[in-house]
Amino acid sequence: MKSKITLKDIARELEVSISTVSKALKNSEEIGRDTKEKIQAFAKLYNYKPNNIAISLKNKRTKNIGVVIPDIVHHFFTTVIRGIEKYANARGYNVIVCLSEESFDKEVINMEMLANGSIDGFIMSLSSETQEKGDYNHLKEVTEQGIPVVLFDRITHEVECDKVIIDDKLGAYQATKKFIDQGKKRIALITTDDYLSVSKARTKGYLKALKESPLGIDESMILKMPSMEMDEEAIKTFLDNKEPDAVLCVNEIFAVCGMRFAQKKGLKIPEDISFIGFTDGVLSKYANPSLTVVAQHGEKMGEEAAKMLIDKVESEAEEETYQTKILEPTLVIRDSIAH
Amino acid sequence: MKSKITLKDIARELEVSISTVSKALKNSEEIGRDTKEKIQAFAKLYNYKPNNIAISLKNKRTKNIGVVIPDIVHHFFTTVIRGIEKYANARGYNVIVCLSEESFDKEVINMEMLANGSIDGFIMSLSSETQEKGDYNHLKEVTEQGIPVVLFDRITHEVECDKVIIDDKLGAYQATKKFIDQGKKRIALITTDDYLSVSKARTKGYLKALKESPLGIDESMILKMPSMEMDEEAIKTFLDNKEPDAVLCVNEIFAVCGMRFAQKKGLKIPEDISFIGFTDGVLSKYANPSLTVVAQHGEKMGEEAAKMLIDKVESEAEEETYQTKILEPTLVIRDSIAH
DNA sequence: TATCAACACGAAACCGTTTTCGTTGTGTTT
DNA sequence: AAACACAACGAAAACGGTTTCGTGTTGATA
Repeated sequence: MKSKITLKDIARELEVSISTVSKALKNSEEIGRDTKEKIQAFAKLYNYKPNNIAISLKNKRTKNIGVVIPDIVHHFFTTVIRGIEKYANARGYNVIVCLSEESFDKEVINMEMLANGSIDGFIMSLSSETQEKGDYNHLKEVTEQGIPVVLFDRITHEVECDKVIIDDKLGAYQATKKFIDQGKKRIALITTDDYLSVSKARTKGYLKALKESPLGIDESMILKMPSMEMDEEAIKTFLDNKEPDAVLCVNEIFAVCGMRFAQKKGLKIPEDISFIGFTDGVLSKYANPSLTVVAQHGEKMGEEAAKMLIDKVESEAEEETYQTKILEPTLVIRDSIAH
Repeated sequence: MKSKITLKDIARELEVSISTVSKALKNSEEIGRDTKEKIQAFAKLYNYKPNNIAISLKNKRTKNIGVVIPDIVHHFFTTVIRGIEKYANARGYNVIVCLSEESFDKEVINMEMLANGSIDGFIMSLSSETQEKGDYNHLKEVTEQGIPVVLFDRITHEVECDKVIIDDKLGAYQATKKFIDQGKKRIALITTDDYLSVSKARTKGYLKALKESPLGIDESMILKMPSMEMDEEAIKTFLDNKEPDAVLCVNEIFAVCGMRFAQKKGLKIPEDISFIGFTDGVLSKYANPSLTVVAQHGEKMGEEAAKMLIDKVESEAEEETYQTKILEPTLVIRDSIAH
């Protein structure tokens, strides 16, 4: 077990000073040709690599970015992480992932853990508990310390920082409009409670499209699921009672469940009843019939967030100017609607 | 923007030495009551938190663990990460995630990035390219430096380190046996090329079960997909030609695709043709019919891996003793087989 | 020959901790 | 009064780098 070689080791071995070694390895003009070559050769031979921690301590940059998300076993978050990781890696950054598991306390603890020097900035999506609670002091504290934060998807406007979201309202609007244009009359919405910023926005888009149409709004056609957990019964009775001919769902799972019940009742998809979900995940792709969805472009979102964050981290200027990037969703047409 | 307060700041402000502050904050007996109280109060007031980087440099422990996996947009890996993260977090560790994207080079680069002080140990699953190539020098170098490594799922026996796998062979054996017991006669296997250690093991289990049965082995009932990418046509023609009455698939996607083609041909699942897949993901759960799978218990695997790693990291002893933990898979019975 | 610039290198501070090993001042013991 | 124990604190080294600012040597210049 040959443990890592340091500048000091090289200096001792070659009988020069530490500073000379340091400079030689950075190819400084200050050091003579012979000495440089000797040192560089030696360093290569012993596979010298500078210690990241020491460098971090010196220039107060870790080249790590902290990602705090509610859950990782969700296709959307997963794609976002991938986008972040790819982009960050290309710029020499590592990604530290922390899971809040939809818990406010865990979110706070995770941020505190990372905020003491471990990372240069945060990318995060709020836990449902945080959004419900409306307490964003942990975010404010961090930004006040000068640590940049980029919020994505589940955001709040109460914190001044960069944000990147998709236009959820527009996505829902377009999907609903699609139904209307196809002549659907009883268009339902299956969503979660309003505390999730995204569900709220999607509901708005749904309502807007209906309001603009001759159909108008029927609040009873909206099913609000109390939690993120699946409650199959609720969906079943809702479909039985309301008999919609088109259903917009705020995620894949609601949609796939809905389709299953519809099929069990003998309804034909998309003729008798059409479905559109959110999130372009595996479920939509391999569902039977395959599910039309509003794609959120998670990977793109991750890239954008990472870009915004790293740009801010690396800009010396302390501009107090923040932007919100709004990505356009796109409708991915599959067999759960007519086409 | 009040930037972080340091020991030095407190010392200056309270006109004591840095060492006194440090000791006072650790409640050292060395420091007098009054002084301690004064310092602790001041620290709390200004929300002092020690700088992680400095501490890492001092005691050569980062409390970070590096996770290098081929892909994150796969349910199995995702659950493993969750298991790792939960366990590691509970023990005060953070998780740095790097994606190799099935590329040997990326795997090497990622490991080098992290091996220079950023982490205390690695948890990883090999990229397909690495397994194909059979080059494990990057792993050996790291272990020789004294950095502990835990391999999971996609492992190699050429590197001496802790490992945690599920008994893939057993899983496939049990699944195949299930088919045999149910009176299936034409049992097919859809797998990937053998370079993936897991596919190899699963194929072995499948073959073993058949060999032990009166049915015997028919190599032509095995479809080897050349890559991880879906090739729907290959599956379709395979099913058309071989007309199996039971299909074991090494992942969810192959199985769901298979089921779809079978249904299109008018076959009834599970009566005419049964399916079993690997990986207990969303796809299996919400497929129609829901898919029976060999569950790999990714989260458990992640926990085990994290436990093994952290135990090793925190044990002073330089025991050169490594263990391989083998988790038992379980068959999750759903509607794609008779029951 | 005295002066000076350029060259090549080293000393030391610094980043923020921890920790060892003094060094005081006080009170107790004989 | 001398010796000593002990409590309370500080100085400084160490972790592994980077960087500023010398400093000694050389050769060229006046």
